[in-house]
Amino acid sequence: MSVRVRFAPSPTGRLHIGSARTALYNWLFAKHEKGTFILRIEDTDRERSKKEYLQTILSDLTWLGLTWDEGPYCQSERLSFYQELAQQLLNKGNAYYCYCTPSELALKKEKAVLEKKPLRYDGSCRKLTSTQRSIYESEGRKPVLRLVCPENVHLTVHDAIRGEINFSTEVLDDFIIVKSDGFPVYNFACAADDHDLGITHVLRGEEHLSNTPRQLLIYRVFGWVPPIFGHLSIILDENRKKLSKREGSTFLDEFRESGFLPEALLNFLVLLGWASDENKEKMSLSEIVQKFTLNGVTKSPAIFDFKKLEWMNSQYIRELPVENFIKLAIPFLEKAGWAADGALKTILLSEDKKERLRSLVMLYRERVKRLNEFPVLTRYYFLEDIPLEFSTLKKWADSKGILFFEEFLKKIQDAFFTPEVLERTLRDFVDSKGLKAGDLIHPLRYFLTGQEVSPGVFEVMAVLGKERTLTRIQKGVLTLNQLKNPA
RNA sequence: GGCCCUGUCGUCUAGCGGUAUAAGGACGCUACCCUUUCAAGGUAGAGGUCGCGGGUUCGAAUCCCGCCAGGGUCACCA
Repeated sequence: MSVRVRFAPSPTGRLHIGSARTALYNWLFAKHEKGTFILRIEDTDRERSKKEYLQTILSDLTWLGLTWDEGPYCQSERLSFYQELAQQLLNKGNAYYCYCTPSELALKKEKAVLEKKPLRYDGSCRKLTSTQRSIYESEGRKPVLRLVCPENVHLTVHDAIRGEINFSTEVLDDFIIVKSDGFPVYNFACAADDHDLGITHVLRGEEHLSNTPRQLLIYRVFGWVPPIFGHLSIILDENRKKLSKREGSTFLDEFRESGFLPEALLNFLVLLGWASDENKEKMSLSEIVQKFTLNGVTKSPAIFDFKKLEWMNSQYIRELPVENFIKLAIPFLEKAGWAADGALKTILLSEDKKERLRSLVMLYRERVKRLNEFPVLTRYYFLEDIPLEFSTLKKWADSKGILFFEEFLKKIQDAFFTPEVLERTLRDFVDSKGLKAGDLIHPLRYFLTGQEVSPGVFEVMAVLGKERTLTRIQKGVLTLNQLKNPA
């Protein structure tokens, strides 16, 4: 039988990084087994489900490249299917209407807590007479449907990752399967759909493990064969808590916006709870597909290591062909506001300027861990006006090198602007003056970039071009002189 | 609190009763080299009493039991 797996998010929020990993594992398993990856939308919560969220989830999955072979199936469009099943249970006496209101339930729960009894529904509506029911109906109460929970039944989950896990129905109660608004509850809809869609393997987060006996009960009353389950460990934050909103980036769109590449994110994510046979780490997606098996999936929870993600991302960034890098960087440059006046467009239109941009990219491709760092590091290239701070300039106010800049300027005026020529020129020059290269290089770097760290200055000069290099040096010297002799 | 899951360097992990340095790799960290700063690269290194305590065995991180710790879950949310 061919493998059929599903990813079943609920559109009550943006795509969480943990959900993305669940989607990835399902997708990988499907691809590895040459099976089918199905997308199902669990939108049975009418209050919280939002169309916008569905949109972001779909676009995030697409961005990641985790495309689905079937679906998306929306549970809200399958209401009659669940109703039909509910009716069957009603007819067989496996389910019953319950008229208890939420406040009544809350009261019962309070009492149970006080008496230190387990928090189980007491089953008071199980044996309702028809007259009692019509009284409730006339009061306008909308009933829910509850499943009759059998006494003392042993349920075992055959988990592909954790082995056999045993539960007893003792800990369960007559849980609700249809809400008063007629919508099915998660455990009911999920089991019904998994069966109906012919799902063979359910890979999901560990937080669903304790739901599984309830779903098993559904399979039982219908006489269905349950799928194979596999519960993935939870992703924890640095405090060993389930990764939460507070902990910085947790939603996929945030990773996208801060310049992570989907391939890098996927590669990092798969390592969070899975290792290949050879324990190899950096792998292409197709390589991962080829190696991915459920055997390699880990049971223990994993802490999200942002630093390692950044490292992984830097590995992928440096492999990016220059053209791709430019294409991917454009949105970040625009967002930084440095392409607002169409400057970027002119750069890309002019072959000469584009060539410069390519050189720039080559200088930064292996210095950048996230794409969004690129605009801030290269602002001196895209903007004409580079502010120079007095506090920084002060460092060179009394240095010897500063006295020779005018002369150095003349030297490079006629120089061919390549890194090699520029370096030769500068080194010859400092030798003749008895200076150290650094005496010129350090202030030079600051004049040109407004930063104290940058790629090699000679490369920077070349990429800026003669004109801009000369004016910035002049401006730097001028500003420094103002500092020394305030008017 | 009940039920359930998990427990190997700071982090992700390899390891599935026994071959060569008495636990290997990756990220991170430290030092040095390269060097005009940074990044990259190179070299070296620190970091683990395999949660703890009992067993079983000639032999245990690996099997069994107990304990402890962390996490998950107990909704007309999924």
